Amino acid sequence: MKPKITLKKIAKEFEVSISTVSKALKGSHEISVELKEKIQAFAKLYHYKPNSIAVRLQNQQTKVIGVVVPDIVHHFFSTVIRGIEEETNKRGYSVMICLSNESYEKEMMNIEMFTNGSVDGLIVSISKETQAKNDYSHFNDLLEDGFPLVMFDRVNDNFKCDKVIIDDVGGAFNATNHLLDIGCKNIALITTPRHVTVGSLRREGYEKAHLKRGMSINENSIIEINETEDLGEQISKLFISNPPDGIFAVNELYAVTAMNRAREKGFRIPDDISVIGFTDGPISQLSLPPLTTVVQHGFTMGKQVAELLLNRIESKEELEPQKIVISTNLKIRKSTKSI
Amino acid sequence: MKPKITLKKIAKEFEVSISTVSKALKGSHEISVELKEKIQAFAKLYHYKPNSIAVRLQNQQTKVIGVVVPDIVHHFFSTVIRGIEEETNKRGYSVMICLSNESYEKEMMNIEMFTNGSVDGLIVSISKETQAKNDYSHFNDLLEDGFPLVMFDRVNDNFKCDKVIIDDVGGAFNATNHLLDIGCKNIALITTPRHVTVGSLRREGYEKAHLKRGMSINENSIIEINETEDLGEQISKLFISNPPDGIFAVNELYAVTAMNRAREKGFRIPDDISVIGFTDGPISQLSLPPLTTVVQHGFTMGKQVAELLLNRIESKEELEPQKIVISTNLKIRKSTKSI
DNA sequence: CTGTTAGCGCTTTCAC
DNA sequence: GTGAAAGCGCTAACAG
Repeated sequence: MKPKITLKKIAKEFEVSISTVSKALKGSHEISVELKEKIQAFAKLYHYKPNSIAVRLQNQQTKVIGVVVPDIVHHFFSTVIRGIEEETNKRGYSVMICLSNESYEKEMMNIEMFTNGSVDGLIVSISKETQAKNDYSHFNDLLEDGFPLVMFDRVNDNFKCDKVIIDDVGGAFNATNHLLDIGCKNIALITTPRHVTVGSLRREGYEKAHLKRGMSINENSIIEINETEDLGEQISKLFISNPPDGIFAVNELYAVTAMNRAREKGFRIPDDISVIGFTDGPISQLSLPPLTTVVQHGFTMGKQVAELLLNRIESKEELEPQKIVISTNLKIRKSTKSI
Repeated sequence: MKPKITLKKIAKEFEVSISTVSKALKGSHEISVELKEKIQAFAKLYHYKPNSIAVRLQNQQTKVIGVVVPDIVHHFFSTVIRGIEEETNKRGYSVMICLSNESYEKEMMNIEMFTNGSVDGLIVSISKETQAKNDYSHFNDLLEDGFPLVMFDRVNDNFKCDKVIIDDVGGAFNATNHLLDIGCKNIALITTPRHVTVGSLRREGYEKAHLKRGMSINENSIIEINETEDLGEQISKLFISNPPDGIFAVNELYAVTAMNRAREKGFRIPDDISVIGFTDGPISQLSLPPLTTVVQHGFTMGKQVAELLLNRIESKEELEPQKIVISTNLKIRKSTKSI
């Protein structure tokens, strides 16, 4: 690669000082038109661009924000990131993304790396391993230093930092309620282990909807998916005895797998079993039948997250931490009976 | 946010020089044990971290690589990015991602931004708009300066830079060939407009497979999808007169939509029509029936891309541009008849 | 053992 | 009109 062209080199070329070149390139009126034109032409010819690292060192800000997410091959997260990108770009920032791969170790390293001055602020969604370990010590320094931080979706309530979450309880409540409305008597819940916060929140909504109608929860209708084992087989157990007439699954994958397994067992969707998922991804629309689902508005969420962070970064005073809840809505497709 | 702690401040605190502090924190044996311990304890207490911007300015490298992709809400691209992340992290680099959103303008701005010293090298997959305009002038400066650049998937053959591509022709050939093998006589192709390189390459493979058997191509069996119009309706036209007994679609979405539409028209999959898609995403496995598809190995691709780039960055000499072709394989599921 | 100095590329203030 | 100098935070060669 060719050595980069710098102000210094241009200055030497024209036998003027560095500051003259700097001013000339900025079009300053202090410099003679003639010299300005010559310098600008030369700079263009050699593709001069001010070294952003030097500029950043100068004004002590990077105009970059860091994002640490568990995964990117996941429709919800990539949608949120799109929202973050859009908003940050609009306000003159760039985005640096690191993946934790659901690993505590990688999450810690990513955060460590980001907070050495690489970025002006940080957006994090916590990894599953971190949630399982319940160890958040790697955030302590950030919090003590008042480093601009926004958490989204998978958050920890004990932190005083900005948070943006989906109304998981409400979404699950609405979904379950809808199943109840269309006449389901035995609604199964397919969810994650309890330590995954979104899973337990959605379970809460599911329970609430039952409670509100004075219905009790049948623990046998709830399956917690163990991700290390085969998904289909775990779900199949639902249909062995006392099969449900409604299923609420905490994500698309579980929902569609449940539909497919149910159909294998001879159940018709939605005639015998109505199914609702969470997260409106590509699978929902293309599944057979198209899946009724709780829409999460990831893009909106991303924009909100970015807005919160940038406001904090650019604010003079210390801001009080905020918590924003993004509400969901139920997108009714063909996997649920109509009333 | 609290002001960042610097060597200078620590130096003042202990009334020693900056370099003493620097050495102490590095554990240099030049410094007395006593002083080292005091300084290190102090630094830890105040969360001192060397400012990476200053370090980067110093050694003239950022240890960051930039990635410009059209989209991230797309299983293939996010898989590739995962591969890139994995490989670069392993070698001590971080990744900065920008989205072009399939826009020429944004692509140009992203590249412009990245080449101001923010990153040591660049990975790009070209946007659709750029391909349509066929204007690649925003890469000229990079190429002239010998800036480390690797293109993947959507590449331009006229550039002399490293490239990693999928064997689109071969994959499409195999897919079409398989349909022919199982007895299909009239194979429809659902593809993109010609300017999308991967689309036209896959068409080439489709044609090749026919030619090899001395079969001619029926232009009526080929539909080019116009993305601004309704997908389902465009595909439905296939089934009006002379319906196909095989379909090869250049992506998952087209394939699954075709299956769904075909079924609506009363065709059975795979008994009446066998269908093959391209890209092995989440949809393929969950569709009904599960889709036979050309597997792209995005993760492997990402690793290769990163490897190529890092080798170039770290190499002393000028390397000759390489072109790596990642071969595909056919994953046979239930959407195609068995022989 | 500790300090001085120069320099990375750039901006900005102040002299000339 | 042009240039000199300081400084952003850090490293490293060299001096004491």
